Amino acid sequence: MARGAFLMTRSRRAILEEVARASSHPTADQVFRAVRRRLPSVSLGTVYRNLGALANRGHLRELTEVKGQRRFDATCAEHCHVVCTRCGRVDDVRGRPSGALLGWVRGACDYEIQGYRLALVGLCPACARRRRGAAKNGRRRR
Amino acid sequence: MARGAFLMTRSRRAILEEVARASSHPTADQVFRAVRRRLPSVSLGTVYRNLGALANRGHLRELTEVKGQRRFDATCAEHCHVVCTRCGRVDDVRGRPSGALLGWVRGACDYEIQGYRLALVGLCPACARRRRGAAKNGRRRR
DNA sequence: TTTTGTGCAAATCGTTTGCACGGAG
DNA sequence: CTCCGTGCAAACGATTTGCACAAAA
Repeated sequence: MARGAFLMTRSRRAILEEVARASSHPTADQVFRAVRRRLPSVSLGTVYRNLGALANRGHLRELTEVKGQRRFDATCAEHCHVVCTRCGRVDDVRGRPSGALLGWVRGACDYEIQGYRLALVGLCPACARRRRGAAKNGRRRR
Repeated sequence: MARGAFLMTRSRRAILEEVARASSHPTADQVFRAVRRRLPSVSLGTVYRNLGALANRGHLRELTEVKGQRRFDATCAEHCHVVCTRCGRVDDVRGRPSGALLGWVRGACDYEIQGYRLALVGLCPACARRRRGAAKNGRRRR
């Protein structure tokens, strides 16, 4: 899998820290901008390469639940995410579904099952509030 | 939401039929190639536009579980998918997880929950076989 | 020295869009 | 005449890659 040496360089450390510091799970570009504030010489290519490298060494997790842009998560332990359908925000969910789910998953089809991905979808508190406000102000669409 | 007329043109019908005929859930490009065999003048742009239009009129479903390329599904009824981690194949799963899952999902976080997306991941029968074969032939990697 | 990491710019890939035309109502 | 759908090619946004150089082992 992972071969050769793997130096924890300055940029790698910065990338790791910025992913961890970020409130929602940052895109590659957001990480790039954050890292740049500290190490102005770092290039976008390096950020992409290192996000990838850190992810497959297990220092980082890459989100699978959102399309369009890659997003990263400093929390590597098993957990699932909730995605806001309006603004795209992603948050961690504490706790897990009942173990029965895994049982069902294993027998559900003819694949050699390795696991499952569960994502919750809904409106984040901010968007829910915003939508309620808009509804009161005359049922505006969108 | 959807406004104006919506003619079921020749290309739209062909797109719909080709998505339905496809074995695994096709990408836009696969649909394009299939449609082209019947209507050689259809352009890629038209295929994209119509896949999108058909999807938000409810004639088609767009997969959310795979990154990189948009993929489509002619089966609009609720069901979940299983994704092969090796070849990217996606198949439908018959049956559903226990209703208890939905209960857990609703209370799992502070979002206004609208639902969940569950995808199974594993090796499709063909890849599983291939991997077992490779293991016997001297534990080749990849 | 040999490897590993990096900046930079160009290349790639999937997808979207602007524009002008064609055809149905 | 007015929409709607279409072909075509250009534009786009995110990501990847080739290359030459720097830094670490």
